[in-house]
Amino acid sequence: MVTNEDKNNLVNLAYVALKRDITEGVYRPGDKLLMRSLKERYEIGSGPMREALSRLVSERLVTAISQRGFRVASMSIDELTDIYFARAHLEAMITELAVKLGDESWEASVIASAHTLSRVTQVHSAEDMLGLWDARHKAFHLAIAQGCGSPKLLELRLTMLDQAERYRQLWLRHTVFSADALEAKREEHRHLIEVLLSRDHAKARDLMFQHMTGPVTIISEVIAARDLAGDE
Amino acid sequence: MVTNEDKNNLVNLAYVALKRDITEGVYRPGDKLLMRSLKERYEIGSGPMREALSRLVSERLVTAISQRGFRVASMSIDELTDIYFARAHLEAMITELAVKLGDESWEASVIASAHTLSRVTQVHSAEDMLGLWDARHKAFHLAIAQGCGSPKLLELRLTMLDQAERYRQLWLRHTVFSADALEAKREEHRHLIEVLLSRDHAKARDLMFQHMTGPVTIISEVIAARDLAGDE
DNA sequence: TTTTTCAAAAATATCTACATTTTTAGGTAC
DNA sequence: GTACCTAAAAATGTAGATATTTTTGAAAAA
Repeated sequence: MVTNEDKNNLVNLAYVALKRDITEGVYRPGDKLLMRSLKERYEIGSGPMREALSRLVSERLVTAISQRGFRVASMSIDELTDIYFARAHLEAMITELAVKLGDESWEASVIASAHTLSRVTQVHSAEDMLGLWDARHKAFHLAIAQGCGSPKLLELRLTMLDQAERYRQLWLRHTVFSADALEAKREEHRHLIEVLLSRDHAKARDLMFQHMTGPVTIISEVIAARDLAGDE
Repeated sequence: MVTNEDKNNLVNLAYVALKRDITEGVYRPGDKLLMRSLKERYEIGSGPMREALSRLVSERLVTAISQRGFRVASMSIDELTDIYFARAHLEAMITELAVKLGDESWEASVIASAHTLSRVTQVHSAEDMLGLWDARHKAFHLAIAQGCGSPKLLELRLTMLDQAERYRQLWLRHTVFSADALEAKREEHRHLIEVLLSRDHAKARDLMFQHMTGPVTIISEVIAARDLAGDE
């Protein structure tokens, strides 16, 4: 049987669609999410719609105030800084564990995903290229993290990745569409792999921390320029 | 105005009540959560009830399978080990940051909450004593963690604490009701504070890691003895 | 006899339509 | 401008309709 284990219900469809709409900016930070228009857009009743919203609340992408409905969570430089601080420390810790505990097959999968990432070229349209690079970049970092061997740590890592997603999108365009920035990332990745394979866990930890905090400056500038930081 | 900001709706009441029922063992690991009986017990319709369940799913206390309803999440030695492994590493990392970044008021609040904890005595009933010690013990560790200064890291910490809660309950009775175990914990806490105040972050980190992994052995034994680990 | 198959019935989960409650907006008097 | 009342809009909740899964029991096969 190849059918999906579960998740074939309207709630999940609405959840996925709304999540994408929020991270892609169809709904912007601070926007009111009116039940009437959500019902129409996602073709679903209020009950299931509330359930989908409720999930996004627990992922911090939506905020809820009792009797006053739902809003897209605001964005701010403060939150950006905190998310990336937490994420960098977490990822650095996981990397240290991976270097200490990862076996040969871990090394192999890191190298394989790095190779796959390096082969993303301009053959596709710009937008496709962006999506492909993003997916493979995520896969590369996941491969590294999986060396830690702890499902719960990987889960925590994913919740932080989700929360960073809207900020990451701002950085992504800035990086992928700049030949210089892209080459700089390539070099960082090469260096990272070298240190990982050398099994120097302290150095790997520090390097990953740096790698993760790098984007903060760029993202701050974009937020300031576009005035995405909501004034509530 | 001192009224609650929000959360005065049926969904939240059912959520809180069911969460307590699960962590207190009214519903046991693996139990089917029948919509009909939940509706009756919490006096609520299926829509809101689903929403409450959905929140518990995102906290990993309940599992959902599409079209087949909800169950209390199972417990296992494997999960225990992983949760405590992840939690210990996270808490150790946060402690290291707290020692590096915490200011004088942080030191003061750590000492204050340690004092409050040390004054829990047998004047109350055994069950009250358990609850009081648990609350103050949690407050003590929270005071330490808050020194890290990152709301997101504290949030991650809380999600792990929630996931550990059912396992912690097993350890709690074992510890609070044993004079020896309680005295050992007191000694660990004294030592911990000493190291925190000495600002030796590496030592503080290691000590916190140890402090967090200690309970695993005891809890494993209790699970094995009571056969709480579901055979799925 | 025991096991397997299968269809109907029962139980359960999911969703919609509508009723109720609360908040927001608009207008009027002070 | 502020306070207050009323009408409209919106959120929340219930009851019941629909769809899916599980159980039951009888017939067929081993």
